[in-house]
Amino acid sequence: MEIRFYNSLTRSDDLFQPIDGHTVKMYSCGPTVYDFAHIGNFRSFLAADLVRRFLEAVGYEVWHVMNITDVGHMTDDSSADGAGEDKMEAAAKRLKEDKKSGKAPEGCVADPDNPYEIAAYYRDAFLEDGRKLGMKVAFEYPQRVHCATKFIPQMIKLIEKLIERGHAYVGRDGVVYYDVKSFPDYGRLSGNTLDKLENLQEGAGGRIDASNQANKRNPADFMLWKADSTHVMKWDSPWGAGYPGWHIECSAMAMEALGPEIDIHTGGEDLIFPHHECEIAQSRGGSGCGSFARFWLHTRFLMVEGTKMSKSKGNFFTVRDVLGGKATGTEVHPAALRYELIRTQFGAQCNFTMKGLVDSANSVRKLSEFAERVEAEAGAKVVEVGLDHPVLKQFFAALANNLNISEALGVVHTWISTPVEDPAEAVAVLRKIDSVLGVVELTKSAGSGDDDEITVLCQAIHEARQRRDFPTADLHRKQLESRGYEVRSTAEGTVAKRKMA
RNA sequence: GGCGUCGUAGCCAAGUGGCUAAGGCAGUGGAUUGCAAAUCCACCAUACGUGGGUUCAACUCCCACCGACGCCUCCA
Repeated sequence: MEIRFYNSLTRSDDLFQPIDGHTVKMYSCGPTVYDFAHIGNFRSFLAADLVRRFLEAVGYEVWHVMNITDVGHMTDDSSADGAGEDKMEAAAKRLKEDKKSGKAPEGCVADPDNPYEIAAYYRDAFLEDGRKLGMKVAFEYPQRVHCATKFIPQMIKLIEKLIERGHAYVGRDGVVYYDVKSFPDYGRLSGNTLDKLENLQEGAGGRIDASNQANKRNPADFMLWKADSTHVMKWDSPWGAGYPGWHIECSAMAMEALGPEIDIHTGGEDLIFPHHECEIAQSRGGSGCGSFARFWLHTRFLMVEGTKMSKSKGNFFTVRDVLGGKATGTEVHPAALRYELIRTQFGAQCNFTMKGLVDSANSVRKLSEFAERVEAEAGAKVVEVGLDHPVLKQFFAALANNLNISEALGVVHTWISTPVEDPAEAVAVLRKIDSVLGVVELTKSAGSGDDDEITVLCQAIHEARQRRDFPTADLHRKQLESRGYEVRSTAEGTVAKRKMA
């Protein structure tokens, strides 16, 4: 199978082959844990999840590593470059207020002034959200989700190596900087090449402070280590106790966990510059390799109802918001949210809408009911299917074409509405498909959630219909519907299922 | 101001110079149903952001413009 992915580095659909032929080494930039992850974050993480699931389904072994930034970075590259508030400090403030007003969950963070506690709290929340949404790296390989604070020695080692190899230097202010001039390929990914960065000072905001620039050789040089004894999160280093720059953690982690050269690197489109640009410079500068990640897969941002997601517009949703019903007014099944977030190709802007969520819920329901049906019909019969099965062939061919999920879903929808000849074969095909989509498995793990009252009402509807007492049947149906259930009556009986969105 | 991505129906999307512009979702009509839901059948872009140009021929190539999005400061 010929697999092609759009590669940001070459700006073309490149033929994919793992470097060693069988094991795909994949790294994803994960979240910074100072708040709950929002649906935009997860759109990106689930895109990576889809890539890894697809590659596994077609036979590759995938080592997928994700980082969690649990360091409270100062927002500035060095103090003079910016005036923003540290995200961790902002989180502390917010948590304190939430605690005072009783909005914070019971015992969520004992000491809001402790950044380690804040980070741990949101890290756990992120992993929980990830598990709910079927993110494989979260529920199957948590040992491959690494926190930046666990890689400080590796970062220091890499910085030392960069200095040794002439890619980094200690500035007049004692801060360790990367010397971008020492890396001619700087700018290849983003287009912000060295000749263009010469004019950095002329930038729109004029944000580069001259006094700060005096400490560096080049305005574009970025920080690797900053000594700061006042910083709460600080570690000893050859350059004084302090904290690492923002970009170094990913280079150190990818190198340690996957080696100097990896197959795929994913992240949001916002990370292209400076983060990924700097990451390439650090990794290649440290390893001396001619390449770091072969493929750069960037996910485009998610919009909500056609506009940017922002707190001020009131259309900013965390995963928890959506699942809890804050977006739609009704609780949303994680499978429906997963489907909604993966249904648009990762490189295209996706539009999150309430209608789309309902559509997604419908699709998931269709799929899970199809699964139930063929599983029941198949009974104990088990059939093996290969990727040469006509349905799977089409499904995977679509995905092999830059993960064209629209076409792949089209294949699935068409297939499940054609008569099933061999239920056991259908079970096997669906399992394979869902090993990528990961939505049917989520509907199964959640359990039915039916209580006795629902069963009683369904029985009452059935009996009322049998004696042709339709007003009573309709009344009960309305009761169930108002409680968020979909009701379906046939001659054999009435069943109610919780709506998924 | 600089760098980058992108504009095909309500939504996603195929299409990379040439038959009447794939497919899925949604929608509409019908069958079915006490009514619904589900299911099944049928229908659903003379048109590819706009305006030029190249060509026998353009959604596909070139130019300009318009618009959307991301980055240049932490950010999926």
